[in-house]
Amino acid sequence: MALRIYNTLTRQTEEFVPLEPGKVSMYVCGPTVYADAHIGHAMAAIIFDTVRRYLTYKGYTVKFVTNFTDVDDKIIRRANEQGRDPLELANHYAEKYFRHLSDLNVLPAHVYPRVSQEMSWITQMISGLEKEGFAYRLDGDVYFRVTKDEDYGKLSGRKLDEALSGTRIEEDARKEHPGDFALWKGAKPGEPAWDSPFGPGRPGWHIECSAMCLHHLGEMVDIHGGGNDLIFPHHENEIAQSESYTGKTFARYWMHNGMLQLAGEKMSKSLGNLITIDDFLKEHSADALRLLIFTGHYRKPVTYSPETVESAERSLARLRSALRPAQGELSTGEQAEALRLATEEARVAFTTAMDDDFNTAGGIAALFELVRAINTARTAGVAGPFYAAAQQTLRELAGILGLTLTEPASDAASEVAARPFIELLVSVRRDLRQAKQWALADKVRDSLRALNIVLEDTPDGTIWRYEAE
RNA sequence: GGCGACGUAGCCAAGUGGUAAGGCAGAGGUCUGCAAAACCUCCAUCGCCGGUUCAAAUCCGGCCGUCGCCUCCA
Repeated sequence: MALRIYNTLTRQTEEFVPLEPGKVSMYVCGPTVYADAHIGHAMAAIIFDTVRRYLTYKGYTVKFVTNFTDVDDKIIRRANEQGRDPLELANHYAEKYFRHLSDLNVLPAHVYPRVSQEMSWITQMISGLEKEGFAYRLDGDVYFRVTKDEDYGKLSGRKLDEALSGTRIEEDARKEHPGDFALWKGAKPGEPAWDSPFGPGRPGWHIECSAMCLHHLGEMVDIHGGGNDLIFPHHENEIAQSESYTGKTFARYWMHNGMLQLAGEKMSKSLGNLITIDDFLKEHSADALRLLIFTGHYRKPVTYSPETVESAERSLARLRSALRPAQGELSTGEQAEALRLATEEARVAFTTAMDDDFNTAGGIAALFELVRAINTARTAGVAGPFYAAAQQTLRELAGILGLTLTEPASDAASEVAARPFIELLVSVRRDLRQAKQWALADKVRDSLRALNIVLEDTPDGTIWRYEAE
């Protein structure tokens, strides 16, 4: 079954054919590191992580590159406000972001280039563009000449003359065309600067990704991704620079994720309506965020609210329910056969959905069908290889979505310390139940429930877990 | 003003021509000492109007509404 991907460039869903059979190069625009990352950043990271995981599942060897923007106006401003060195500040938040990625179960990229370490590639590219007439100097700056690029606007669907009217761009009369954008910004006092053939300064925003892509993945990449708020101007300008420089198609498939919506609005730094990754992970698991995101489609906005998060948490508990140990001893027979079939069907349904432009919602539906089949089989006493295989398939497919399906870690020191006492109470309650002291037994259970500890009596004894109300 | 997306049950959400996946919540039931969990059953005609078609949530037109980009942004 062939994978199909929606390509922003052509505005259609196309069969995925990589440049080189069996290999995929992927570049995803990373964050500007000047503040704590929020769950919108997490969403982008999670989505492209799963794109990468699914491509790997399909048998491709994926090279995945994502950058940090560590030279930028906002970083410089923030650093000046705090009396810090801009690169030190950027490094601080980049390191923090690495921890977030790990917490969110995002697989590490093969390369994490940073602007500050790619200067020679950037200046080399600007020089090349200037030589071919795609760039011009202006008072220490260098600008890209959009009128020289005949298909400028092809990604975002804008035309140069239309782009002029009604925009909020502050027109810089010095520029040849209002759409011209900075490739290099001449140094100003108090700003970090690097030497270049155009004088001291720093790169414009867009050139970095073009240069890093070129450096680490070559002149053409299979997939270039990012949030849909980057389509214009960032990705449009990347295309302009890269294709003017190399004369080749920059990226074959442009993928853009939708925005996380908080109270009906895009979550963003400038709106100030953000929930940081730290904040989220204090209350919820990474699995919950992933499930919340993948319940919808990656290109559409995702509704984030206390209700949708809670719904995701409960759905997760249901997925985990299928991973409980077998209870019987039936390894063959009608029930075991039914489970074997359901396992096969779940895999087919999952991959069919994912092949259709990463229809994760459909994939998750397949997971729930498998959960039901496993739980039914367990109740019927099925055990053995088919039971294990069904659970393993569930783990594997959920793993493509980056779901761990592990119980929320309760590694807080206080909770760890409480364990022996909880075990003791559970043990005492078992004795009470054997003595049919129901009132007392129920009092223990209810009291523990009030402390966020849930008890369940099963045929194999009582199990307990932490579960916030 | 320009470009674009979306509007499916109480909530989230898939489906893009043949009479509506899945999850959460809710109702009833099985199981249980009682619960919990699990399992079974029930719960929508798809924003509004008009058109095309044997047949539309799915195509076309209009309207209403929400959102994104056009400025830094995942």
